[in-house]
Amino acid sequence: MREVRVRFAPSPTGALHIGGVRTALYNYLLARKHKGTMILRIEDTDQTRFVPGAEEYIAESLGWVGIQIDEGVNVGGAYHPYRQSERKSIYKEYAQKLIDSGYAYYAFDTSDDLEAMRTRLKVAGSSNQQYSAATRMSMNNSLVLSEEETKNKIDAGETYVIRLKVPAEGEIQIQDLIRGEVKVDSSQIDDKVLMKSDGMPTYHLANVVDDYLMKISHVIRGEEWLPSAPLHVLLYRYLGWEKEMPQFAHLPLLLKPDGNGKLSKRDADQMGFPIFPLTWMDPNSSELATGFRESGYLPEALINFLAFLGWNPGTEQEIFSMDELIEAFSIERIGKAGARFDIQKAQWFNQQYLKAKSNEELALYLLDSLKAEHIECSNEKAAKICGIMKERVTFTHDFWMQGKFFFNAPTSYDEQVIAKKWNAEAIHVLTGFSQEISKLSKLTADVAKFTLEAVTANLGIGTGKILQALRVSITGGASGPDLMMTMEILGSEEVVSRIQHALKTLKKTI
RNA sequence: GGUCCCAUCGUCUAGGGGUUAGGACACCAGAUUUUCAUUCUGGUAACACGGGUUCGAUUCCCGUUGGGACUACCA
Repeated sequence: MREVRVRFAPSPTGALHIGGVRTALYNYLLARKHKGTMILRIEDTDQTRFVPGAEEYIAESLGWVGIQIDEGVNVGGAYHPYRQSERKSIYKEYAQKLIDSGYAYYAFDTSDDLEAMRTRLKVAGSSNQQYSAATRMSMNNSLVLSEEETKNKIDAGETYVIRLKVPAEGEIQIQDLIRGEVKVDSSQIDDKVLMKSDGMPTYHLANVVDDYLMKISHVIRGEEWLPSAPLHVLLYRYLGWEKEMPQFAHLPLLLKPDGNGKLSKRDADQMGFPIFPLTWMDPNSSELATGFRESGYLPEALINFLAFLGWNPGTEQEIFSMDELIEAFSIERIGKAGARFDIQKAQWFNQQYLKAKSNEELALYLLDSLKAEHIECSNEKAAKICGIMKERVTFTHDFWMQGKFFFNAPTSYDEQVIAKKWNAEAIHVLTGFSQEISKLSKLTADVAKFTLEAVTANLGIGTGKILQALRVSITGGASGPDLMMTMEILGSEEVVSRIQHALKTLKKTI
C-alpha cells in the first residue's frame, strides 16, 4: 500500500456537525493505523457562506475529541497553504489546462438563462434538466461562440464560469472501498461548473486538484458525495492523474433517531440532545447550540460511540480507547447502510467512561461546576464526593446536579418520603441520633452507622424503617449515594444542624 | 421525476448456502443493596416481500416494496 495520506476537509460555514466528526475520526484512524498522515484542509471556496470563528471551532473540536492533525491549517506542512481560498491561483492554472486541452469551456449564461433552459426542458418533459452535452450547444458559451467572440467577451470584462465538457455518453466506473464498483453513465452527469464567476473554484475542481497535489491516498467522506464521485474520476482522467487517483470510501450517513432522513440540528433540538461537539453560537443569528462537551459528555465516550456508528470490530468488545480503535480499525469493516443516531447508547458509553475514571479526575468536573457557583471546596472533598457518586451519574455535571446537597442544606423535603416515613418513631430516632452525633468531633461512616444502630436498638426500632427519614432530613431527597458516607463528608456539625432543622420545620406536619 | 446507494431484534450490529441466527443499548422480570442507581441472573424481540439458482436459502442472482443521498456559480 502506498503511503497513507488522508484529509478531513470541512467547510467553515458553521459548527462542525457530529457526522463530520465521525468522518474525521475514520480518516484519523486509518492514518494512525498505517502510520500515515492526517491532514486538515479548509474548503472555504464559497465566500458567501463564510462564517467567522467556524475554522477555529473546527480545530478546537477536533482537539477536544483527540483527533490530532499532522499537517494542515495552523500546523503547516510541505503542501501548504491548506486553506483553499489561499490557493486560488493554483486552481486557475489547472482550469486553464483543461480549457487548453478541450476538456472545459467558458460559459457566459446568466442565472436567468439557466433558469429558462431548465423550465424549457421541464415543459418538454425531459427527465433531466441539465447543462450537458444535450443542451450545451444551445447555450451561451465558448463552444458555440467563435474564438474571437469569446475572447472579446472576456476582455470586455463579461463574467463567466468555466464548465467541464462531460462526454455525451460512456460508462464511468469508480471503485469504492465500501461499496465496490459503482457505474454511472456520463450522460447523467452535467457540465459542472469548475470555476465560478468570482474566480473561485467549486468543490469539484478544488478537491481533485488539492487531493492530487497533496498526494492524498484515500478519500474518506460522506455518502452524499457518491453521486459526484464519477465526475471527480473524470477530472482526474482529464488532468492526466488517473494513476495517482486516491481510493474512495463513501461512508454511510448518520440518520435521525426516529423516522427517516439525514440527522439534522433540528432533530437534535427537538429530541434534546447535542449535535455539535462544542457549544456554538451562530454569529449571525446569535442562536446558541449546546455541545456534547457542555452537555457533560466525555470525549473518549463520544469517540467510542461514533466509531461504532457504521463500523464495528467484529468482536464482542464494546469499549475502545482511541489507541484500541486505531489498532482494530479497517475500512473493510465499515457498513453500507445508514446508521440511526441513538443518543441512549451514547449516554451508556458516557456512563461507562465516567465510572472508569479516578475520583481525582472526576473531581475536576465537580470543581468546575462549583467554581461557576462560587462555592469553595478542597480537591480531597470533591474527590470523595465523586467517589461515592460515580456509580450513579451519566454526565460530568451530574456530580453537581445530583450532589448539590453536599454544599447547600436542604430548603425543602421530598413530600412522598415525609408523608410515608416522617413519623413519631423517626423523630425519636433522629432526635437521639443527633444528640449522640453532636458529642462527636469527627464523624466517619463507620461511626455514623454504629451510632445509628445503637440508637435504634435502644429504642427497639428497626434501622431500615427510619433510614429514609434520616436521608430526607439531611439531603432533602428520597434517594442518593450511601448515607453514611454522605454524613462523613458533611461532618458531624453539619449533620446535627440539618437534622435539627428538619426536626424543627417538619415537626408540625405530623 | 431522473441517477446512484442501501435493507438481520425498537436501535447499533455479528454472521453466513445447512446455526437453538450471536452480542450491545433500550425495555421487562428476579436477585443484591439502608433509598435510588450500580452490579448480577433471566426474558421479550430480527433475516421486508416475490421469484429464481440449489438437495437446501436469511445468506447468491433478479424483481418488487420501503428508505436514503444527489440532482446550484454550496460544500
